[in-house]
Amino acid sequence: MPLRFYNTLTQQVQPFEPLDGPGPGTTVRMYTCGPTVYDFAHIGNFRTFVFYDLLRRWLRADGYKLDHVMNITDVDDKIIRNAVAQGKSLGEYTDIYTKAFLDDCATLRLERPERIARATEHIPQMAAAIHKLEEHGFTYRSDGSVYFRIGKFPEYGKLSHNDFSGMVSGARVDVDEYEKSDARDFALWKAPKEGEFAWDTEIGPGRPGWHIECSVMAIQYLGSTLDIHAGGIDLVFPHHENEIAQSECLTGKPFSRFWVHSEFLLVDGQKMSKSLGNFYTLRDLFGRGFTPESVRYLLASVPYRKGLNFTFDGLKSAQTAIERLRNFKFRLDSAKLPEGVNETLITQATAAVAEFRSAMDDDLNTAEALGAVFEFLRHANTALDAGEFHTGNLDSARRLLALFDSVFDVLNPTAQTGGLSEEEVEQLIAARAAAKKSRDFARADQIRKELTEKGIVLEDTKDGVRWKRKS
RNA sequence: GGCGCGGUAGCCAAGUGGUAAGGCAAGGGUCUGCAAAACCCUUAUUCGUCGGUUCGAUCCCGACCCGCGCCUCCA
Repeated sequence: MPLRFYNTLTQQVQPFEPLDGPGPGTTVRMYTCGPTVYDFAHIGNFRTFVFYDLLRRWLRADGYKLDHVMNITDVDDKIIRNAVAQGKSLGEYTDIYTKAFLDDCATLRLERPERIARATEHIPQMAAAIHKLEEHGFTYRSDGSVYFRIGKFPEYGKLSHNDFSGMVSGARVDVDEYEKSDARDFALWKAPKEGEFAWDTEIGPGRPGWHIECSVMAIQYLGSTLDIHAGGIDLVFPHHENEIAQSECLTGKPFSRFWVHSEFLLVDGQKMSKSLGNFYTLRDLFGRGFTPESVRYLLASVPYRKGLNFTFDGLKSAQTAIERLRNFKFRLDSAKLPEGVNETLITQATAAVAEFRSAMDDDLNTAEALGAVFEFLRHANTALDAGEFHTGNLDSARRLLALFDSVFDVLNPTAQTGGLSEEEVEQLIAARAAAKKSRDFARADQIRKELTEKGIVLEDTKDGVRWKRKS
């Protein structure tokens, strides 16, 4: 079965085929909605960003090349309000959170998109696009602001599968404190209010509405029709619906072939959001001693279209599962194996690789993919215990782990700063080994205790002493 | 009300018209100077409820109950 995704547009899982034809070798044009940098991102946000990362990695595993653009929204009402309140310029304010966001992404091992595009660096292009929409009669003005006239786009609602035809035109909702002639219309360009910051452009002074930046930057860098447009499920309406309206009126072409959306992360069964105040940032979790890998694993292990209920137990369980995988890798690297090959295990490893691939091809079913890995891990551990894992079984076992880690990327521990150096630890371990050999167990236990107190965990294995830093 | 997602063992979770993957936890065992760690084994006659279709349904159909999200800014 080929790679396939659930497409919000068609409400079906369908084979993925880019505009330029199926892979391998085809470049996939992908646009993902990034953060609004008015605060630290929380792990609910990162659920979606981890999803983008899985999408990237798996497209590449299937032989595709990538041209991936992600935006950073660095201008909106909240940003302006907060920047003014803190007496900072827009740039000074957003730089802080932009940098924090990019740092967090790196910590979570999220691959960097080919291009990260900031809204404020594309203001003239947005103005030009709005101007073009005005020329073609898709807009109207009100007090210097420009609105998109939804009535001009009959397909409006096709993504969110809402039927707007019954809505009464002219009903007024004054949510944005701007005058609209139809509740469904949305702002392309907002005129500055008294004393507000504004850009001077060919369509007059003001600032862009939220939706236009994505359309403009996506089309500028990726062309009129994207292969994949991704985002959190809450963006389906109105954000992505509006993007479609603007973009398709601008180019006359379908804006994206696939629309993929990640479900929410919940806390205590409720959406994690800043307005509810029930959110955690990565910094919060690291402060409680959790590792970046365990956060990454937890967010990746539940398939993206299923709501994920965040708990600390879940995080702990992720950490333990990672440890088990690392232990297995350690055994492969250190165990003394008999020569030869165990054909049964070769078959099992090959099957596990195939299962992993087919699970991921099936709309990124990470839970099923993990099942294949752990099942093989159990077979292999049993064989290792019985001395039936041979040197000839190493390659296939490592191939499976490599495939797993090319997606999950959790096997290598994040380097920790502080504490004993590796050399110091090795010296103490050697001293303990010597004490044990001369049956001075009191001394050996003393050294072990010292190490434990300094956060070093020792494991006596058949193949020598292994140590790791306690997380 | 409209649109959408989900209800599978203590928790997380996959899945198929033919009789329930996997992870964590728990219990048992192996190993070990002791310990820790590691590894192995065991754990759902049952898949929200009630009907229907079928030789047979957790998986198909209908009704209902419950949880969550979007419909206004939001990953």
